[in-house]
Amino acid sequence: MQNSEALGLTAALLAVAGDLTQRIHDGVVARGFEGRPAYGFAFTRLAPDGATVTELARHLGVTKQGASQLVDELVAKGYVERRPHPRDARARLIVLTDRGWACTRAAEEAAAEVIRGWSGALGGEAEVRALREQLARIAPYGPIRPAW
Amino acid sequence: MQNSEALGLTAALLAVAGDLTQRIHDGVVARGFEGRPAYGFAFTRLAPDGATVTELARHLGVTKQGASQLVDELVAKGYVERRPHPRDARARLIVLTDRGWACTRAAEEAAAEVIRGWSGALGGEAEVRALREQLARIAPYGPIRPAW
DNA sequence: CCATATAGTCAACCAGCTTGACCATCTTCT
DNA sequence: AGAAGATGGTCAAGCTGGTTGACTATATGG
Repeated sequence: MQNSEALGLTAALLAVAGDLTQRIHDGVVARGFEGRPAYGFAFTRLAPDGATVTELARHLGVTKQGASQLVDELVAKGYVERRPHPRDARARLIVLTDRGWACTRAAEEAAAEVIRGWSGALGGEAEVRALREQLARIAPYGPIRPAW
Repeated sequence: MQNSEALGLTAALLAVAGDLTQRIHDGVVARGFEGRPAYGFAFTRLAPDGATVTELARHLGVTKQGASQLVDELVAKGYVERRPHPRDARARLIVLTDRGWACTRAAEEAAAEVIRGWSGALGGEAEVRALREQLARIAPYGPIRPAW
C-alpha cells in the first residue's frame, strides 16, 4: 500500500460518508422532519429504552452540557421527552416520543433508499452486503466521532 | 436490503470515517504539525499547482469568505502563501510552502499507517484494495461534504 | 453520617462558519 | 473605446454548536 493509495482510499471513504449523510438528511427532510444529522446519532442511542444525558454525551463524544443542549433542541421539536429516571432521582431518562420514532423510521428509509442505489454501482446486493461486513470489521468501538 | 441493515451499514461507514479522520489527525500531530482535519482537504486541492480562494471554496463546499479565513490560518501557520495570480490581477494563487508539502506528506504517511492496520482485520492487502475500488465506485463528484 | 463521586443545569465564552456590503478587475456587448 | 455586468477577494457583523467553569441535588462507600 503506497501512501498515495492511502490518500485515495481516505478521500473516497470520506466522500462516500459525507454524501451518505447529506442524502439521508435530505430524505428525512423530504419526509417532513426537520433537524440536523446529529439527531440520528442521538436517536440510535435513545432507542429503544432511552438513555441519560451523560450516557448520550459519551455516545456522541461531546460534553454532557453539549448533549443537554442537543436534548433541549430535540424536546423543543417534539422528538424526545425528559422523564424522571426510575432508579436515580438525580438523573433523567430521555426517551423518544412517537414523533421521534417516526423520524427514526424516516431516517432508516432514507438510508435504505440511498444504499439501494449502491447496488447498481457495485454490481449487486451481494457486493453491498460484502461492503457492510468489511466495514463492520474495521469499525472501532467507543464514541462516535465527527468525520471532520 | 432491509432498513435496519441500511442503518447498520451507515453506522459502520461513519464510524470508520470518523475514526480514520481522528487517527490521521493524531498521526500528523505526532509528526510535529498542528492543525485540524480541514487542512488536509485544502491541501489536496492546493497540490500540486495551487488554487484560488474561490476554487478552494467550491472544493470544500463553503463560502469564499470561509475559505479565505481558512487560508488566513494556513498562512499564519506557514503552510501556504498568497501569491499574485499570473493571469488575473483580481485573484491570488494560494500555493503550498515547503512546510505545507511536508505536512501533506505527513498526512499521507499517517493515512497509510492506519490503513495498513486494516489489512489484518480484513484478511490481507487484496481486501483493502477491493474496498478501495468499491468505495471509488460509489463516491460522488462535487464538493467535499462534512460527514456530519 | 460524613466524604466523595456522579447527574444535571446555568452562564459565559469561543471557533468556525454564515450573510451582507463593498471594491478591484475582467469580460462582453454595442 | 466605453458602459454594464460578472467575477475574485476582503471586511465586518452575527449565528450555531460546541466548550469550560461553577454550582446544586442526589447517590454511594467507609
